[in-house]
Amino acid sequence: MRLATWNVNSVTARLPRLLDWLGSREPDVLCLQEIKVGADDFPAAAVADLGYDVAVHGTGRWAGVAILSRRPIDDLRRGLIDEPGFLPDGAMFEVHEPRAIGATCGGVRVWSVYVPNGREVGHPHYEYKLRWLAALRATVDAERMQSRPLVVLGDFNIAPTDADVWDPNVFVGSTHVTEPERAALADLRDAGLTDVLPRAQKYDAPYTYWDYRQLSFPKNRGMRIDLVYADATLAAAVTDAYVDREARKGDAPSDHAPVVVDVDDDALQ
DNA sequence: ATGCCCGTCCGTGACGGA
Repeated sequence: MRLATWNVNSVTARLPRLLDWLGSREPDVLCLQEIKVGADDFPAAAVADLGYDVAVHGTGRWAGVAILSRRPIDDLRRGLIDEPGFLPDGAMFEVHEPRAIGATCGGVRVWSVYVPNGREVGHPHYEYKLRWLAALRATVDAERMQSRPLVVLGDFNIAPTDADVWDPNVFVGSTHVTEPERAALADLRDAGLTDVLPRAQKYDAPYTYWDYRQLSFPKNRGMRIDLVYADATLAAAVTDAYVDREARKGDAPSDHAPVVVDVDDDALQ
């Protein structure tokens, strides 16, 4: 079974590349983030032509997550358990953003997550990020009681260690590398999940994101923020994991590359 | 070469992204 996660930065803008990628890599399950469309505008027919069923949690302009699966999708859940909302500047009510969707695909419990960015340390969005991560931990705890194997894939917007950013000095005082954010990842590992580390390819560090600006990709000024957190059953069944850097090349790429994880089905039984 | 931000919106700049 091949699992993958990809922040596509608009499924509309990325559709030709997405379809090419599905055709060539043929994942069984693909978690998408930042689809930036509502469910009605998701190109479900186009991916159905390639054999994929789709579950969408999206509201339009911002964020949005989805799961594409060639295996049957069951027990769909949109949003986390006790999910916090965010109060935008000047708004009167909290907004529940579409950032998490869970489904059982061919017997594997899969979550596609897009963790809030945080913007700046101390910003309300940063506090929201930490609350959201606590709700993710609680959701994982609740689901592990009844569903395994279980795996959370997505854009976590956290670099787990200093080795996961191209220059730690550049990120001092920034979001994505702070102790509370990394502690939230440690919490997920305490909950029984393992960070499935992609193997190194061209470079030692398997980055998944490179800014569009300033030749970041050719210079490999990247970050590893797209993660695969697997429970013990699934982690033990992993036969390969890598970042598909090819998908970051050429015309009109996302600023993120997909992470691909191959799993031995027999080891899941 | 992988090449010097991109995507969205009743929108032509502001905002979010990380």
